[in-house]
Order: sequence, then structure tokens, then C-alpha cells
Amino acid sequence: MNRTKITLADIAESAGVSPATVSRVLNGDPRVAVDRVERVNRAIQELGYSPNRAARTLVTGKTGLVAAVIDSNLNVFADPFWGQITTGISQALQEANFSALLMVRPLDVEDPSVVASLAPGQVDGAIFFQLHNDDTVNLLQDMGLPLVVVGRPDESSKLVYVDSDNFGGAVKATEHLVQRGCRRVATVAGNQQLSSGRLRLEGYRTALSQAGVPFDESLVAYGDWTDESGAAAMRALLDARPDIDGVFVANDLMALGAMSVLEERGLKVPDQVAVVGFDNMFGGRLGRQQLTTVEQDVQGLGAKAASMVIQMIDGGKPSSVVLPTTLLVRETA
Amino acid sequence: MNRTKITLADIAESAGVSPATVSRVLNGDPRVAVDRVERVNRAIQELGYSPNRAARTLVTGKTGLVAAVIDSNLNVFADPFWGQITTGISQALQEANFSALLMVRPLDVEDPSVVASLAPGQVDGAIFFQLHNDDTVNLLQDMGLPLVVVGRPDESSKLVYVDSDNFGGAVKATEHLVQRGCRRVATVAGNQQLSSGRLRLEGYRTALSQAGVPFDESLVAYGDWTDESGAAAMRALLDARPDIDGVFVANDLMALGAMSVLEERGLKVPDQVAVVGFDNMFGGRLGRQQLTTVEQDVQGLGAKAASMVIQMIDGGKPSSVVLPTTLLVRETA
DNA sequence: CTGAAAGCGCTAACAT
DNA sequence: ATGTTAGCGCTTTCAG
Repeated sequence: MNRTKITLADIAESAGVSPATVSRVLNGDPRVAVDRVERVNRAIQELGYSPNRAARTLVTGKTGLVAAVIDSNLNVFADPFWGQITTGISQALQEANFSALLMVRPLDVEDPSVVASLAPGQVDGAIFFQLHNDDTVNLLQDMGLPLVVVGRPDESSKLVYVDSDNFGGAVKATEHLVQRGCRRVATVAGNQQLSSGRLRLEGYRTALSQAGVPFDESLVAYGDWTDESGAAAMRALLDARPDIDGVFVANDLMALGAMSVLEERGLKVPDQVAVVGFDNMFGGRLGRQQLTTVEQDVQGLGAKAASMVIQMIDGGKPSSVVLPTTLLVRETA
Repeated sequence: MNRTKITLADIAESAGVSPATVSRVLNGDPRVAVDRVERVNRAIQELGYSPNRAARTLVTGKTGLVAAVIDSNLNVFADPFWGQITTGISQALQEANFSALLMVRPLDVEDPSVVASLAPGQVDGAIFFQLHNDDTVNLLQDMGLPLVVVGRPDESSKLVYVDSDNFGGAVKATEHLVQRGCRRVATVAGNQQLSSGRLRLEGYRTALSQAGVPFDESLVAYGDWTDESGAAAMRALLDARPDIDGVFVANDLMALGAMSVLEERGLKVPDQVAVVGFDNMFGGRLGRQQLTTVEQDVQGLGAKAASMVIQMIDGGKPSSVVLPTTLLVRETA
């Protein structure tokens, strides 16, 4: 239909006012006379005008864009996590009239192209996920880019972050196992390069030590979040310690793998071995039994991250936030 | 560090050349003398310059942006599908030097804001998902926006699309059931508002009729892709037709629900009832048994969609593509 | 309250 | 092979 792009000048002419006035109407300047506002709006309507972002950006210096940067090395894209969190981000940004720029990139290496795409003037802010190294991010931050990290950066870092309470969730999960009478509680830990992996393991250790149980290395096995790795870890655990009677698995997918191994060995869940997962993936209906697990609000995480960058863009200095996690007791423990 | 934004003019001055020359170097114009290219590049390096997108966009009319538009009413974000497909899109765009703009919006209503954000000049192209109504999309297409749809639009539509071979996959799944000896093959169909839901059901019917089996309404139940709905559908099916000996479930998540019902009724899979799913979610390891299912290449779907918009942006006229699906025979059928 | 005019940073003719 | 010169479409002083 409207193949020719129509500009602010066209509106000005059609409405019989100056470009400046049109611009004022567009930006809600209250000083413009009511009848003129009306005339301008009508012209906009009739001609089907929408302002050119680039031109606006060029003069204001604001792009209206926030980048969501995801490490492509985390090839766990099959995890529902990503869809949920990007949705949370996109919708929250939307409401503040920002758009989300999705960047899936290898972040483990120093990548000049990432820096270039995020240099001041390219985007107004950025949200980073689960970084392996903080260098690029710190550089960008020093260049004045408003940014927040999802997950927990190094202690030493001054980066602002949002995270689920992985530690607290793991503590609750482990305590639950202890309280229900498990005496030899093992754990299948996740990727220790990620803060979520480290903190869930730390929560397990802490809960145990608070319960007066000495830490036992042979009760810990590691996976990489996938169900196969959970199965392998569970097998290793059982081989080393056939007396295990409870296990905290750092995510539901690995718990799924672990439970299939338990079944394959003829071990009854939860009577012989109780299992607690983490994520509340598919409402715990992942395996054959309703999984007892720790719930985190992933979409909320995304929304929070978005609102924090926006705050920073507006000159604010939000502090890092840790969102609560909830233990959902179901059939497996 | 470099808080002051440095521009092309700064580079020109520092390198002792004209802005035009810098621009040429930036855009790889081969005519520039080698030593000058060198000088310019050094200046760029030293000053840490990166070109301003907005300015470039303003003059070239190309934004370097492709929007990925997802209907927020499809609140199936927990499905791994989204993460995979957006990853596929983002990476493919990346390689062609485009960026992905993620827009999660209600598409069932006529939304002027969607049109405005996608009007010519705002983005170079768009990828739409699973639309319920084609009106907005057709409008945008008429306005000259290069766009491709993921999923199958109305027959009448002239939209270019990419889709997995849902029909063919369903045919293979159903044929497999028939060939393994199932006489009363039921189906748990998905959301019929989506082309994937319709085509998988159609594939089931077609395979059956080709096998000379008359269509039987009482062997069809509907779900909404969730595992609960799959369980409910399976229950209804079994109540109506206790003689069912095979079932094609339109996605793995519903198959998971269906299998738990089978188990709860003491029906052995696959001996008493064989089950085939669709998606190959988590490699079929979703339930307690390795699920026989139809695999689709979701990330490939995203990548293909991206390369097709890029083709259109470059003036090409790609035709719609249907990506093959594969039956993976495992334990459940 | 409104208009004129000057750019924002870049590219693309057009000269040279 | 390189420089000069106009703008791209918008916002924003600065006058009035």
C-alpha cells in the first residue's frame, strides 16, 4: 500500500504546521495548542506515519535497544529456561518502549565484535547471561554501558546482577532430605563453571554441615545439566556408595536421568532413595513420578533484569537482586 | 574509558585523510590506496572507533535488523522449541551481519504497535511465528516488508514460509504403528489452531486411510501440547475405546502425559499399547521409556527462516520450504 | 505557543 | 584514487 516512506515533513505540510510542532506533538510536549495537536494527529493517522527510529536515535543518542547477550557455548538451548527468560525480558522491555536485541555469541573468548556491537551508541544497555569470564563485560561497563548480569559474577566484581536464590534453594532441598530421615544424602552437582552450579553445590554442603553431617567427597558427582549426565553421575554415585538413601540433583533434567538409573537398579523412589531436583521444569511432571523440586521464577528473573537495566539507563543505580526459590514437596522426596 | 564518542571525522583527521576515504575503508572499497587503508585502520584501532549504526541507517535506509515476532498468546514458552529456534535465527542472522530483534506480542488482535515497529525503515525484515490470524502479516507484506512465516499459513495466503514436515512425520509415525501390528490406532492431536496441530492430525488420517483403515472419530482426542492435556486426552480415549493398541501423540510432552495414564491403568507399553510422539524432545528420554518419536530440526528451522529473509532483503524471491522429519524408533513403539 | 535553522554521523554522488 | 558536498529524518536551541 504505502510504499513511499512518509516523513515528519510530510505530516507538517499536510497539517499546515512546522516540522518542529509535529516533533513536539510526537514527543508529547504540553505547550502545543490543542487544535494543532489534533490536526497533527489526524494527519499522522491519515498518512499512516511512524517516526524513523534511526533519525531519532542519531539526534537523541538513545537507541531504544537493549541487548540480551547469551553465551553460545552454553549449548543448553533445549532447556526451557531460555524461552522463558527471553520472554520475560522482551515483555518487560516492551512495556518501557525498549526493544530487545538478541545476541547469541561465544563469550568465553575476547570477542571484539561483541564489544563493537555494544559500544556506546549502539544499544542503550545490555543483559548478560551466565558468563564464563567477566573481562568483556567489565570492559563494556567501564565504557559506560548500563548492564546487568543474570547469574552471579565473581565476588570481586562490581557488576550488578539478578539471580535466583540457588544457594537457598539447595539448602532447603537438602534440609528436606535430612528431615525426612535420609542419612546418606548425595548430590549430583551441575556445571561448576556456572554460578548456579557452584551455588547449588554450596547449598548442599552448607545444609549438611548445619545438620552436623560431615562432608563426604564420595557423595558428590558432577553432571552438565543434561539427563544423560545425570544418569551417569547417579551410576557413579551408586557404584561408589550403594548405601545412598537420598540425593539432591542440581536440576530436573539430571534428576530425570538419575531416577531412570535408580529404577534400572531396582531402587524405590522415595522409599529407598529420595530425590529432589531443581527448576520445577514442566511442573515436576518430567519423569514417571511427580518430582519434588525447587522452583525458580525464570520469567520473573528476565523481567527483573530488564527493569534493572532500564533503571540504569535512566541514571539509577539499582542494587543486585536475588529472587527467592521455593521447595515444592511432591512424590519423590 | 573512552567516554567521549569518537566519530568518523575524528578518524579522518587523525589519519590525515577525508571522511569519504574513511568511509570507503570502513566499507571495504577496493580503490583506496593500501597505505591509506593502513593509516585509517591504525587510527580506528588507536581511537577505538566503531561506526554509529543510526547514522549509517539513516543514509542507507538499511537497519541491519530483522525482527523475530512471537505470539505471546502461545504461552508455551516453557517449550524448548523457543530457545532452539531463536538461537538458530540469531546465529544465522549474525553470520550475515544482521541482528535479531525479539518481539513477543499478542498477535491475535490487530495491533497497531506491531505494525508501527515493523513499518518500512524500522527493520529490514521479519520472521513471524505460528500466527493465529494473517491480517497483520499480510498488511506488513503489502507494505513491502520482507517477511517469512515459521509454520504454515492459510492455503490461500501468498506468504513465504518454512516449516517442518509435520504431515509427513505424522504419516510415518502412524504407518509405523500400523506396520508393527496395531489394529486400533488412536491419536492425541494438538492445538488445531496451529498448522502443526492440524497437519499432524491430517497425517494420521491419511496414513490410516492409505492402510485401508476407515476413519473412526472415537479414536481421536485433542490436547493443547501440555502433558496434562495429553494425560486427559489419553484417559478419554481409553474410556471410550479400551481396545486401543497404538497411539500417535502429536508431541512428546503430551506423550509423556499419555504414558503416565497408560501406566496408571496397568497397560504395558509397547506390548499392549504402542506410543509414538513428535519432537524428539530431550532425545526421547522424557519419560521412563525411550520414546519412539518424530524428530524435527528446530534450530535448522530457525536458521532457514533467517537465511530466507536475508534472501528477500537482498531482493530474492525464495520459495517456501518444508524441512524433512525423521521417525526415530525406540522403545515405545 | 510556534517557526527557522542548525546539526546528529554517516554515505553517495559528483568532481577532480 | 581521493576530496567536496549534500543530504538521510529527526530534535532542539534560539528567536519571535
